[in-house]
Amino acid sequence: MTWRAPSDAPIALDATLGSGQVFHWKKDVEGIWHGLVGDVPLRVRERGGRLLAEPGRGGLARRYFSLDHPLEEIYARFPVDRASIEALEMCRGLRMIRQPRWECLATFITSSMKKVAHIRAMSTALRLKYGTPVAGSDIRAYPSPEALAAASEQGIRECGLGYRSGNLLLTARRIADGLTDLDALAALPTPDLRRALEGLPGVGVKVANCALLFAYERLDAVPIDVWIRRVLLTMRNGRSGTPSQFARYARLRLGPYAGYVQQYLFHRARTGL
DNA sequence: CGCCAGGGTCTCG
DNA sequence: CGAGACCATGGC
Repeated sequence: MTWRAPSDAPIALDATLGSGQVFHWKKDVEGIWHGLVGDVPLRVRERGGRLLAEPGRGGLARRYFSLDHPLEEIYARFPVDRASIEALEMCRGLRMIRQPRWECLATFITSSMKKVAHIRAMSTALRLKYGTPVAGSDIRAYPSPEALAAASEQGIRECGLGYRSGNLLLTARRIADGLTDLDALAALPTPDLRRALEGLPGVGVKVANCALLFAYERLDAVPIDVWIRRVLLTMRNGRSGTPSQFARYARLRLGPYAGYVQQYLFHRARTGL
């Protein structure tokens, strides 16, 4: 099997798949990453700072890993404070992943007050219990809104979701019933899209920003979790404030690709130093 | 045992 | 709008 590079664009694959954007990819002993894009199995690896994909999957991989994003232009707009510079040096090549919209929104509804390892465990349990098998992969597809809408809250709770179970169920029902169309929302300008997302159960400011950044290509959206809040607190020399003040500070300070900067800062903060 | 985790919602000023 | 209480779970 000859693997091909779908693009000459550089990528840091381990950082990209290990930075808390997606929670279902696994790296084997040979360094090959196994995952799914929706219900399509994909295997990729990195060589010489470039992405290699299986034959016939180049286009899918190029889009999923956003190899079209202009990293050099993004880096030219990076802030020049100490934390951002160190994050860029540590994470150079990290790319935002273009995620399926429901899968992204649902996993971040389950993410509140949970560690990354727990989010992965809940995602795995939900896929096992409610997802459909995928030929050629040992990972099941993320359960559809319809599959979860047909489940019981207790059944979902048994996947370890705790109080998040009700919110996931309610939002799944709203989408399965056709009251909200996540794909149609993509046509909206960001402020309207944000409002629509925040109207869904379990979706507040932070989760909406995750969906905006990871599933709607709004690269200026900045999810502010406890890690990023600490980073911003240091940038502000310890000066605290309200959530809206931190959001405003991040928007002004992190620039036009604030979402990208945020992801680099998050990965640096979480993986040490 | 206490503490923390990619928070949201509701209530009360 | 802002602050506080409450909401489950699991690892350390």
